[in-house]
Formats: sequence, structure tokens, C-alpha cells
Amino acid sequence: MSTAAKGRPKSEEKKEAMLSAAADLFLENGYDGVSMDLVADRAGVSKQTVYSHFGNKDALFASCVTCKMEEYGLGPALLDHDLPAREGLSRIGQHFNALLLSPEAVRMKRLMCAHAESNPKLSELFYQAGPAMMKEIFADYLDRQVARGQLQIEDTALAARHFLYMIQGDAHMMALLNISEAPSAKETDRYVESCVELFMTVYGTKG
Amino acid sequence: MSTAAKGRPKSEEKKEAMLSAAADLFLENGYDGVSMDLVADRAGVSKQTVYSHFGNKDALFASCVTCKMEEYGLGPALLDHDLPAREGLSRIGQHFNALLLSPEAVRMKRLMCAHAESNPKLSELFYQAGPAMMKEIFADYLDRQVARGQLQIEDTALAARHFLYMIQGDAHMMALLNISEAPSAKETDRYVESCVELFMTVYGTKG
DNA sequence: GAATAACTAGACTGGACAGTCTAGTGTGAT
DNA sequence: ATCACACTAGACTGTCCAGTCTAGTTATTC
Repeated sequence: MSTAAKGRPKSEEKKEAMLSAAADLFLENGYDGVSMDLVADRAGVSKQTVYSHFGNKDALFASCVTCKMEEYGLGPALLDHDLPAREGLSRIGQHFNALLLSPEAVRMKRLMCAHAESNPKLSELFYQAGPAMMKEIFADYLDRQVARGQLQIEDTALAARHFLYMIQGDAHMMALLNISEAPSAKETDRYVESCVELFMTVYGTKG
Repeated sequence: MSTAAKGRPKSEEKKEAMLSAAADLFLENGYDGVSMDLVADRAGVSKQTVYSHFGNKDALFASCVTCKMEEYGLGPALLDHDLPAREGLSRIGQHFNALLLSPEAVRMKRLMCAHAESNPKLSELFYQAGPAMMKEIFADYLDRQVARGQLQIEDTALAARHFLYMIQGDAHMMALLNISEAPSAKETDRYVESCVELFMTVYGTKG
């Protein structure tokens, strides 16, 4: 009872081209700013093919988002658990911040916010693969640091939220809102460091 | 040399009706989800009148945003500077959080994010009247508490960012993304209190 | 009451676009 | 070789909508 498969099979290559083109376009121009003709053109494919693979525009959009979320899922835990807590936190903070400030992440969040009302399933997907995942990974990291005696934390899930949300700060807000005089990388770095210091003051083991 | 004013003057009443209808609609359905006919209908006015007052859709949208921002500007500094810092912070935190979680504020932020790319002037307006204003007001508050000896802070602008961004946390993110199982008011309150406590640990005067 | 300009109702234009249809070509499985 | 289906190119439909136009009405000023 193997899958039937008569006739010419759908081209996986074309599918990827369409997804990639559509994702780029959606991220750049928003859902309403992208026409199916444009997607077809950009992917080097006929419009009919787009419809044959995805059915309609909504489904194409959903596929793009799902696809991007799978991409994100890949590089989670490159954490160095053996560094001293202060340095480990600093690295995680800088890395996390850079991730959040990348043009693609910013555009994705804008897109998800814009359609959260009409398409809560997609924004939930985003939340789970993004913020929620990060929170979980980071809370695990804190657990280990507590076990190693580097930190002293009662509720690591809570502390994770303190750290991760504090760290976003102005830079994230301004990127999201496309404010022209965004803080420089140096300023953002300094801000992150100040958060790490604050965190260590509260949760660091004494001595 | 008084202003000329021949013929029938434009009705301020109608203008307000249009602005109010349009703002509601934009906040509910987004820019692309609102037609000029709908605005005219909802405001009980003919389409031509909308065009005569605002010129085009973009300008109407801009007027709505500007108008809302002026509304926001009104209730800034209802701060009680005389409470003990811990309690003052707690009140501000709760108040600030409630403001951010109100459906209107959430929708406004979604709208501003969605159009930050195409309309950075509006998102900047929003940033200045919203987050930047709050930051300023709160930093002033901290200055006073420092002067009163209630807190010990070197850089109050920095501490303000620590506090205000940390406090937003999950609740804000989830509201923005329209996540179904948002934390309850009680949980959010508790989170805010945990932030206050953390803040006091770092910045409170000893004894 | 005459001049002036705001306002109404609705028709209209032009363009964009989701989605369908057609007619023909390419391509892989059997 | 032939069946079945993917794919192409482009025409086509129906809808929506920003913005304009028209013709008539209403309010305000002088």
C-alpha cells in the first residue's frame, strides 16, 4: 500500500522556490502588499503552479510562516554551560539581542503582530517557536547554573523572563517601530551588559 | 485682517465623527481592512465629505493616529511621589501594565508595527508619545525618589529602561500576538510585583 | 436674498488582484 | 508508447476600492 504516484510528481524544487520567494516578499511587503502573480514571477513559475501547490493565498502564507519557524528551530542550544555565569549570560544576552534585531526577525514579528487578530494560529506558532522556546532554553540554562552553584535562583522560569524581557529594551522597540535614530550596536551592547550586571546582583552567588 | 470665512464653514462635529469612526475601524481592521466608503457610512457622512476634510486615505490615517496620540498625552503624571518607593513602583508598574494590555493600546501597537516600514513618521510619533514619554516620566520619578533617599541609582534613565521593559514581559508579548491562554490578571500582577522586588533589591537604599 | 461653500447621494473610472479556465507542452511511471 | 499529471502562458471573471464627478440641497455670511 505504497503511495500511488502516477504521472509526473510535483517538483520539490519549484515548491521551495515558491516558498522562498513568497517568504521574502511577505516579509518585505506584508501580506496585502504581495500578489500571487508577483510570487509566481519571482519564483520563476506560473501562477497556476502556485495554486496547485498551495491552494490559495492564505495557505501559502501559512506555509511560509511554518517553514520559517522550522528554520528558526534549528539553532537553539549553542550555549556554553561551562563558562562563569556572568560571561555566559553576557554571551547569551548579546546573541539573543542580535537575533532579535536582525531585519528578518523584526519583519517577522511585525508581520505576526499585524495578523495576530485575523490569524491567531500563525502568531501562536511564532510565539511557541520564538519567545516561548527561548524562554525554555534559557530557563534550562539557568537551572544548570544553579546546579553548578554559579547562581542562586528560586524560580528559574521567572528569572528567565526577567532577563529576556529586560534585555530587549529600547533597541527592540525602536527596531520594531523603524525609528530612525536607533541606538548604536555599542550602546545596545552596553545596555545588555548593564542587564547582566543587574541580574548578577540579584541572582549571583555571593563570593 | 480676520480670517475670510465666506460661505458655510466645515463642520467640526462631522470631522470628529469621521476621525472617531475611522480610528475605530483602523484599530479594528487595519489599514487595508478599511474602505473609505465604510468610514463615510460609519460616520454618517458622505464619502465626498471625507475627501474634502482629509484629502486621501493616507492623510485620514495619519490624522487618526495623531489624534489618538494627543489623547494618550493627556493622562501622564498621576504619580504619587510621596509613597514609599516600593509601593510607588508597584502602583506605577501595575498601572503601566494595565495600560499596555488594554485592547486599544495593543491594537495601536500592532497597527504601528505593521506600517512602520511604509510609514515611519507615524510609528515615530507613536514612539515619542508612548514609550519615550513613559520612559521620561518614569526617569523623573526615579530622580525624585533618589533625591528623597528612597532609591540609590546612578543612571536613572538606564534604570527606567530596566524597569519598564522588564515589566512588560510575557503578558505584553502574548497580548500583541493574540495568544489564547494569556496569563491571568493575577499572574500578571504577581509578575509585576516580582519585578518591583528585583528592582528594589538592586536599587533600594539599604535599611 | 444673493453669493459662497459644505454637504448628500449615487454614478462612474481605472486599476489591482484572487482565483479560474483553456489549450498546449513537458515529464515521469508503467 | 501511453497514461496521468505537472507545468506554462496568458486570457478571463468578478470583486473591491481609491478617488472623481455630477446634480441637487443646505447652511452661513454679507
